[in-house]
This record gives sequence, structure tokens and C-alpha cells, in this order.
Amino acid sequence: MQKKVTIYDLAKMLNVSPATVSRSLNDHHSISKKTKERILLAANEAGYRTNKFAANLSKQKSNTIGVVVPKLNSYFMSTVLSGIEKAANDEGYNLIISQSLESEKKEKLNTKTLYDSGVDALMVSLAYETSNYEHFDTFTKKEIPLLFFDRVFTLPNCPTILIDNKLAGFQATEHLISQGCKNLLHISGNLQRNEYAERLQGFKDAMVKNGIPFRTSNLLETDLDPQKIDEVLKHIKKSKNKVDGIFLANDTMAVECIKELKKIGIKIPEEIKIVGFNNDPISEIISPALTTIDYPGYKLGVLAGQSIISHLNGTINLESAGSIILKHKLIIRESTENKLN
Amino acid sequence: MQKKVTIYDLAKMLNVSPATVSRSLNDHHSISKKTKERILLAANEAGYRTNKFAANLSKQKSNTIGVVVPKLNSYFMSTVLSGIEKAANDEGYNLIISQSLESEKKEKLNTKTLYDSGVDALMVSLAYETSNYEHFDTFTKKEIPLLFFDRVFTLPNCPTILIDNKLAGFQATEHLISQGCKNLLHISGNLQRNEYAERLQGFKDAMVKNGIPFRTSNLLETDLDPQKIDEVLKHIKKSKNKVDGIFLANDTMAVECIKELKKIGIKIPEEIKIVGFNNDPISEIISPALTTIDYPGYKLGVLAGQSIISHLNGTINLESAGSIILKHKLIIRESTENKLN
DNA sequence: ACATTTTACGCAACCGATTACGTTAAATAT
DNA sequence: ATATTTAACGTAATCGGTTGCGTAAAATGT
Repeated sequence: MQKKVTIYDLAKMLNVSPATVSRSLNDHHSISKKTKERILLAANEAGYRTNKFAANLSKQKSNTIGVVVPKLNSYFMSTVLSGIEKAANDEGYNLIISQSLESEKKEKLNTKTLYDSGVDALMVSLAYETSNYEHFDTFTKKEIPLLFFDRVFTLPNCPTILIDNKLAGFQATEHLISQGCKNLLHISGNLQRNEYAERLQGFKDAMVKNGIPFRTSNLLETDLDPQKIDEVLKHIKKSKNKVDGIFLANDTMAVECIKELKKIGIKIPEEIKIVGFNNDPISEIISPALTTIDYPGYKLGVLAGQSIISHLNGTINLESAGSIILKHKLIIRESTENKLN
Repeated sequence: MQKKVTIYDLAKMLNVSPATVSRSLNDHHSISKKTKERILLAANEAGYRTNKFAANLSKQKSNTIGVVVPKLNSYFMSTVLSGIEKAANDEGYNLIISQSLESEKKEKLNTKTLYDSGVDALMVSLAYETSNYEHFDTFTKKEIPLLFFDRVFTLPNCPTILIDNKLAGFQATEHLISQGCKNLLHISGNLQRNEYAERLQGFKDAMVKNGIPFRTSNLLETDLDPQKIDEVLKHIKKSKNKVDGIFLANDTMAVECIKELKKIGIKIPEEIKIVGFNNDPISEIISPALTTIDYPGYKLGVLAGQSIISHLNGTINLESAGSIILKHKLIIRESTENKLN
């Protein structure tokens, strides 16, 4: 166990005051170049490392950003996190990451803990369940920057960053229609969540625009649990008009769906065409390859990280930024190909 | 901007000393039940939240665990992290996560930062490049618990947690042999890293045990970059004896390999049988489904988290624990099926 | 040569908790 | 009734930096 060296130790060694040491270490202008160099050298030799608790306590700032996500281990989310980490690290910020596991209760706990941990800012992608938003009050009241990404909620002065889900849903659906689908089905997630609601809206809009009436049977709201793919299959089988085009709210479900449909002998894309969402790696691997919407997760992460940091630095004013909309892209693959059968 | 309420505020309000408030909040035994309740109540009403910087500074402990991983966004790693986060959160610990992006330099930087951040413990999965380990000295010298997982390095008093890579490699290879493969190829990662070296060793052992001599042509060391799959294909094509069984060090490469081999008309498993590693979701999706080794990432994460925390709590002594070996499992799927052709 | 500004640093009060040690009053022992 | 524990709290030092204010010495002005 080594003894930790403090600025007081250095001060004694060099016959200066702790204040001078502190100022030298922080490159304060009112210290002469000579003294700075002397102190820096000694600090290095002594293996001095600043105690962040003391510094944070005194500066009331932690250089740490809190992140709450539903789940760490999804391709999309881990890609986003990777981007955030990159941005944070480049700017000298640390990241405290926690997952809500889609539970509102855990989300609340996590935000509290992060608040207590003194994060300088908070980035959140909401849990599936969350319907009450009071746990963010602590942050807004104390004017701690708060940013929502992907699963967002509109709070005054809280920027959001995501893609145009409505447009994406619209494009996915129009693509199905253009490929000749007449009886569409949308497998959606919890419609309380912005992203799923908006994708549905795009789905509806595309239908209406193309003269296809939207009926409740065109929609199946699920919790997007791949384990429960049976429900989906049931719904497809019992449909009066044979479903010939499905737009699913994520790739995991879409892939599961393709697998199961193939099992019961339904040909894709000949009988049913399928569009997913996210452009996960699996979408390229599955056969037939899945048409999907590319959601630029890494870019989202980097941008979200940079935005909140530049806000912390006072470089830009996030509040006025409102929301950032990233570009998505429809990626057409075999699952919606128009084969002559 | 609300004013933050401190124990001093509470103390004044209740006509007690700050010490009493602190003790009450921490449920110290030398405070009467009545006083505790009075203080707790007041604290809640006043919206008191303890300032972690002050607490940490005084306690010299942060309740935070640092994690350095090569990449956040791989299925395996995000699953491990999910497990670690679960374990940490259950025990009231925070997680600071950073990624080395496989760079030794960044790994060093990250460990330094985490050290400065005052983490109570550090968990590391090494970068691809890392060949020097001095950056961990700061931790060992100060007796800050250090644990390696998956990509490990044997340091005195540093427990490791991973699977038996040699055995897994052995089993994967024996499986190929049992399916009739004669000309084996192992696509390995950087052999400086324990996991890849050991998988190779298992590969060799299985060959030798089954009377197949190991030649350098049976091995291709790569950096496991799926972009560079061409190298692999070249190697396969130029082999004197037609390769009929490949064991790859991870699923991503294996899947890529299957895709490319299929493209050039090679039938799997008829002509070449393939085994991957990790049991990523894609291994189930690819056609033919990939035989692979199941690496229990989530369990590893939880266990690693729990181990280091119980060590911090003094419950168990990690140093004596040495290394923990998790159980893996060979998952046999279509890619090694013995079809009659 | 004297006044004024600048430079370079020291003093000491914070930041908000924790905790060893001391003290008083109540409880128990003898 | 007196001595001894014990319970319940207060005092004050400490953790390691940061920073407003003050000041002596050096630099510049006139």
C-alpha cells in the first residue's frame, strides 16, 4: 500500500503553498512559468494523482455523465453506447451506465442513484413500461442537462435525439405496397412509446395514401418478446384476408417471424413479404435477407454525447437545439423481393 | 435551481449536531430510535440526498467499479456487461464502463482515468493489442482489487474468470473429427491472447489424440476482422488437401465464412463442416445453423461482479479464489451435420 | 525618484460528509 | 447510597482540493 501524495505533500516538498500547487496543476495564469514547471515535474516524479472526490466536492462537478438504457445487451443499444462512450472519452468525461431492464421501477432507482452520484448530465432511453416521468424532476429542477434518445419523452428544455420514426414506418410500408402487398400487418411494440406509436402512424399514413383502409386487424401490439412469436403466428393464421406483407417494429422479431413462417411452409418473399427495423447484423444473415430500416446507432451515440458535452461546456445551447433527427435508410433485401412465382 | 440541503441544514432545523444527523442517516447504533426517526423524517421531507463526493472523500471509497472492455458493441461483451451491471446494481454499486477499442494505448488511458476516478475495484477484459501490463501496477500496488475476465492475464493476486478455452477448442475439434473431417483448419485470433492460444492448443490436442499430425497449414492466425474474410478464403482455396472442417475462433467470422463459402458454391456441411465460438444469436439464424460453443456471458458477468463485490465486502477472499472456470457447452447444429451426399 | 499597476503567490475559508474521542445523563451494579 | 456501565449525543479534526481576497515584490509609468 503506497501512501497517496497530495498537494500538501508537494507543497511541503517545494516550499510553496497548497494553493500554488493546485493552481500550477490547473495551469492557472497567475503562476509563473518557472514555478509551474517545477511543480509539474515534482508532481510527476512523486506520482501525484488528483483526488477526484476532493476536486469534485469543491468544484461541484463530476465530469461524469449518467446513462440509463432499457437493456445493455441489444445490438442497437450497445452500438449507441459505444458511440456515447467514444464521444465522452474524447472529451474527458466518464460514463456511468445502468440498465432499467424495461422496468419503470428500476429506471427510477437508477436515475436517483445517478443523481446522487453527482453526474453532470443524464442521458436516457426510456424503459418499455415507463409512464410516469416525475423521477426526472430532480434533474430539471436543478438544471442538470437531461437528454432523451431513441425512446424519448418530450419534456420542456430536454432535447431529444432520434430518427423520424413516422417517415421510416411510412417508407417501409410504401415499399411493401409497391411490391404488391395488399393485406398488410404491422407488429408493433408498446404504443405508449413514441417510437412504436410513430412507426404505426407512418404505417397508417402509407396505407391511407395508397387507398388502403386501415383496420384494427392490420395491427398487432405486442411486447416484442421473441419468445412469444406464437401470438404473432396465430394472428397471421386467423386473418380473414391472407396477410401478404408484414412490417415489424424490430429485426429480432422480424427474424424470428421469418424463421417460424418458413417452418410452417410459408414462402418468403413469395407469399409474405417482410420488413424489419434497425438493421441489426442478423438481418443480413437470415435467409432470405431482411429488408429493414437502418438506424444509425453509433452516430446517434456520438452525436448525443457530443451535444450534451458541448452544452456542459457552454459551447452550444442544447435547450434551443430542441430535437435532433438523424437520417435513416430503407435497406431493401430479399425478404421483399418481387419474385415471379 | 433548488438549494441543496446538507446535514448541517438538517442539524440546525432539528437542533442536533451534524454528527447525529450523519449517524442517524447511516443507522448508527449509538443513536436512539426516536432521534433517528425524527431525523429520517425531516431528511425525507427536506429532500435531502447525501453528497457522494463528500462521503467518498471522507470514507475513501466510491462504491463504484470500473470496467474496461475491448468493445462495448459485441453481443458477447454487452451480455457480459449486462450481467456485471445486474450484480453491481443489486449490491448498490455503480459501474463506470469504458472501451479500449482493442488499443493498448486507450486501455492504459482508461485504466488511469478509472484509477483517478477512485473506483473501488477494476474489471478488465484485455485489448487485442495489449502486451505490456504495467498500467495495472497502480492498482496492485494500492491493493485495489483487480479482476480479469475472458481476455485474461495472470497477475499475482488477480483472479480471473473465464471458460476452459482449451477444452472447448478440443471438443469443437473432436466433434469435427467425429463427423468425418480429415483436413482441419483453425482460424484463430491473436495468439498472444490467452483465449485464442488455448483454443488453438485444444485444437492441436484433439488432432494429435486422433492421430492427425498438426501442420502449420492447419492454422491461420488472423485479427478476426470480418472485413478481411478474403484472406481466409484464399487460404482455404490454396490448401493442398481440400479443407473439410473449419473451427473458427468466433461466430462473427464463422458466419461470414459460411456466407462467402456458399457464394462460391461450396456446400456446408456437405463439403466443409464449420464450428464457431460464442453462441451469438446469429449462429442460430444463419443457414445452415452454426455449430458453436456456448459461452455463458451473462453468467460470467454476474459472477464476476459478485466475486469482486464480495471481496470488497470482505465476505470472500478473492485472491485465494484464483480463477473461476465457467462451464461451456458444445451446441451442435446443421453446419456440422453428417448428411449423406 | 516616486506613484501605480502587475505579477506571483500565501492565507484561510469553503465543499459536505465521517468518525475518534469526550461528555453528560440515565441505567445498572454493589 | 455510591460506584460503574452504558446509552446518546456533541466537538472538532479530517478527507484533498479550490478559490476569493490580501499582499509583497517586481515591473511599468510619469
